Amino acid sequence: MVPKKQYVLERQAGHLLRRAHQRHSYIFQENIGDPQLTPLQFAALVKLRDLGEVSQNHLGRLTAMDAATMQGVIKRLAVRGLIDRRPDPHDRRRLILSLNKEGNKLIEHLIQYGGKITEQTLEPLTSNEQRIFLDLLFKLAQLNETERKV
Amino acid sequence: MVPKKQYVLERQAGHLLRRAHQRHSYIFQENIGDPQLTPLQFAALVKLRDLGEVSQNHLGRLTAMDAATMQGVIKRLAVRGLIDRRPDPHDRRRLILSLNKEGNKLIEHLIQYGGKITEQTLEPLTSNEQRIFLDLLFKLAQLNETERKV
DNA sequence: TATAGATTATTTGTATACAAACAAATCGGT
DNA sequence: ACCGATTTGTTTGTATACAAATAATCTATA
Repeated sequence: MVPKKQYVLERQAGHLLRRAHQRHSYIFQENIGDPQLTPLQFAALVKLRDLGEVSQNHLGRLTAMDAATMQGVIKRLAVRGLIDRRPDPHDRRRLILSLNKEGNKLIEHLIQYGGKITEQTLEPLTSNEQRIFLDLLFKLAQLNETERKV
Repeated sequence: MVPKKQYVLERQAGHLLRRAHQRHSYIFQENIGDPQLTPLQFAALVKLRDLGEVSQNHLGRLTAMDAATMQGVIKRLAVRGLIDRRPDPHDRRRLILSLNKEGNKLIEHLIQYGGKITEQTLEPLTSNEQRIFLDLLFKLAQLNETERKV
């Protein structure tokens, strides 16, 4: 007798990636300490803190957001008064983004929770498993040109 | 000299999970063979194929979708004429879902690509690494009650 | 240098994701 | 049998995600 069910949803990489990401989002929301701040907004603030000034599209590539998504994320950060936007004098297509005083203060305060969120996300694994997992996950997060023409 | 940048976005579990999931979504879309069908719609069809008849909420739990998301996914599958919806005579709150002839034909045809999508998603890893990765990812996809009160 | 092609930012439209609030129905304990 | 608590499905509102189209600008090259 041949069982019909060879494709088990609960064992598929995509389904598990989605659920693990859901769990992480929940942990993020519970621990970031600012109910308004989302993971993407946090990522954008972190990168701006690292780099000082970046164009909107460039920041999008660094944080893995497409232009349309970036549009919304940046708009909300600007409305909240956390970042400044000014046109690039050398390239009038570009919008140069940077943290203002408020944004800088906020991210300096919240960045401590970032590490804790990663810790708690990986908590079900031993420290050795965590190292292995991040290693393998890192490989799966890279998109090569053969499969994605960008 | 103490470097300021201890929190590296590219090493955080959440960021990598998000990017790996993005890459998977792209692979899904390129290989599922039906440009209209999304990963969630596919997951719902697979589960209905496995189980025959399920209530909407129950299917949501099986596929890790909350009630509001499920609402939209099921509506679109019904509009496309792939599933039937009928009230449960024993519990008038419930909506019983099932594949109709169209939906059954479609999923029987497309399910072969599901396995290929998982294969291609994991392709950057050796088969041994794939086994380890799925194992660890499975652990991270489980949400326990202490962190999520559901 | 003229212009075809590429890049940047924006807008629109569809599809998740999920919190919150709601009505209808069911369940559990007294 | 009653009634408070729970469950199911729906709706609304905000925030990703991304394709596709567009306007403005810049780049490369013939």
